[in-house]
Amino acid sequence: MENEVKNPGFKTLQKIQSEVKSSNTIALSVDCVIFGFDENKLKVLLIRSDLKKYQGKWSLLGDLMRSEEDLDDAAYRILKQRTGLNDVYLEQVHTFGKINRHPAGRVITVTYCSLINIRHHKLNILDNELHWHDIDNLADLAFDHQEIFDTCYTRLQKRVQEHPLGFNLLPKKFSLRDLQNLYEAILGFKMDRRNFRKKFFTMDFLIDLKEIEQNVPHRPGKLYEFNYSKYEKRKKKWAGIDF
Amino acid sequence: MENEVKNPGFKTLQKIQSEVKSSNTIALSVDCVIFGFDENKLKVLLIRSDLKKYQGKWSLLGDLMRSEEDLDDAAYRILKQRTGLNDVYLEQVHTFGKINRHPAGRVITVTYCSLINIRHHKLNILDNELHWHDIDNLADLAFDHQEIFDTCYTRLQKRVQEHPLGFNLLPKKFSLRDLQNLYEAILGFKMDRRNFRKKFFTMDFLIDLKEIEQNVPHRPGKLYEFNYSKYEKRKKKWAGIDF
DNA sequence: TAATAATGTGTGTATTTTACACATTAAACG
DNA sequence: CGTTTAATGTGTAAAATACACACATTATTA
Repeated sequence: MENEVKNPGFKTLQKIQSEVKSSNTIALSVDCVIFGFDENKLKVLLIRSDLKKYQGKWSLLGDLMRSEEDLDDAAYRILKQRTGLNDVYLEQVHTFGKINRHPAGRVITVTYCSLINIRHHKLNILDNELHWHDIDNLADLAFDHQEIFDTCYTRLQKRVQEHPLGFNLLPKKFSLRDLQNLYEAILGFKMDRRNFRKKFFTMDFLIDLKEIEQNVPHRPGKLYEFNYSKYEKRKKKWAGIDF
Repeated sequence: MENEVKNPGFKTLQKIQSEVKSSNTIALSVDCVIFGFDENKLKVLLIRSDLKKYQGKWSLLGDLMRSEEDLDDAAYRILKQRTGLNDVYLEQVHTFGKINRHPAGRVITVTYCSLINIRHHKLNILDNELHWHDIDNLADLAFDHQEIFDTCYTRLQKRVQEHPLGFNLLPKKFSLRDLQNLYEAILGFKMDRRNFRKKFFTMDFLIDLKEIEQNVPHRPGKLYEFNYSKYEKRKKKWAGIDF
């Protein structure tokens, strides 16, 4: 199989089938939904399905787990194998386990998601198998990957409203317009510019750099930096996941 | 094994070990964290561990999954087998997969949780193996079950603040004091009585029954009923899980 | 130098949250 | 039978937050 040669770490359909059907057990996989932000658009990283039956379809980044690794470690390994990404925080979202969800046999998949700045991370792209898709323009995905995507996207939108994430997603220096574009892309609706600014100023996580944008075709905006130390202190008050 | 005889559906330690270690695969289990409310206290349903090594310790309700059932179905089956409960809504919470989390071998567990009124459900108690424990008084649990419990408890507290659940937990007719006791037991802190009432009245899910409590050693409170139809209509606005 | 298209700032209103005080009712008790 | 007790039931004001909206400012560009 061509994939086998190029990506020796990956399991092919045959491998999955033999592994799954030989015993009466259940195979476990991990799928990663990597959201990316670039040019004011929210995207998701997909890979061309290596299963013949799903030729031409796109899939999430996934592979079978190994029995000698922690579940979370498996997620990071698989992401790294598939994309070269290794400095990305992954959050577990949900486990999908319908009987016939995978054509190769009984495979239950634990899904993780993340959100990164596309330009900050170098992908290890093999033969254009990897591609950033606009999230509002997803062609049909393989298996139940649309459902998985939807679940992760909903989770992402919720997280964004609870935590002021989204700072690693912008360049170090950013304008408030940049920040608002980010939030609007993720949440999918427009917000009032004035109230948006007020909200973030009162949160007090922004450092005014006393600089302005360069080379914009209009009045340049002020540039800000994220105040990580203040955020870290405040964070403890928000119980739970820190994305 | 005595458990084998009494509960033929359950897997014993030996079974798990043989199943897990024979192949190089990973076994999958489901654990259920069933919260119960009774006498104004929040409790959790535990079972005596059937593993010798963990003798005397208490465990969550769990068992191995079967390969011919949906993941969600497995959760309901296992809950039913262990407790007799079959009309309980289960919500998936998290999947735990550290390598050494289970003494019998490589077992990854998908956890579900629920919240029920203890008096509304009849448990199928075998030899006192099942027991409702006060949540603030948990002795040491087997394996990583304390961590699992903590995760589910945090999730429950979050859900309670987002959705007006907790109505199936009270008798059909209840006083506002009953309702507040429920919320305080789950959230773990006291609330202002007047503001609590205001909050629920403006939510508009309560039907004033024009009745009062009987046999209370003080001024009786009014009794209310939950307005399910209004709740159902409103519910659509709250995306997601309905517990 | 005027038109354009952004940014930057402020104000008022409505809504929600929080804090807090007093009258009312039934039971318990002398 | 009246008084005490310990709850319930109700209202009001301040504070914080969300929402709607208007105008001056600054580079660009035409």
